[in-house]
Amino acid sequence: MDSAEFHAAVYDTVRLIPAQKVTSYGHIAKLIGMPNHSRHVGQALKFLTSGTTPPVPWHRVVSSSGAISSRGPGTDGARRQGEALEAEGVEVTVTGAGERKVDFSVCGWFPAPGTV
DNA sequence: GCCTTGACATGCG
DNA sequence: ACGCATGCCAAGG
Repeated sequence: MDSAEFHAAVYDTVRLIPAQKVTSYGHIAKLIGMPNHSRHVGQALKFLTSGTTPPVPWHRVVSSSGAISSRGPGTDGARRQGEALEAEGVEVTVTGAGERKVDFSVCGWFPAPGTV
């Protein structure tokens, strides 16, 4: 698979995420046929914020633990993501430190690879 | 062409 | 349950 194809696959998979559902980088990687490329999934996602048409629900993608990645303390990206998820009705668990996490047992979206 | 970086995952202590 | 260490692979310098 080419790098461009990889990006396209990530975009397409993220777009397939239904509303009020969240998935993890690892699962995205599995869905596109690359279980070990979890990191590059996010790497592609950061590109989505640059103005993608149609808009991709990248905020529905979190780490395997259900925690939202930092992406830089200076940026409010993580906070925005948490807010966006809450706005969609996703159960966001806010820890004492203000870190937002999602409950996979409630809003987890994990389709089997190949059925997508 | 080599080295560093990275929105991660998994295993072990 | 939490923190640290290792593995993975591609993109950018």
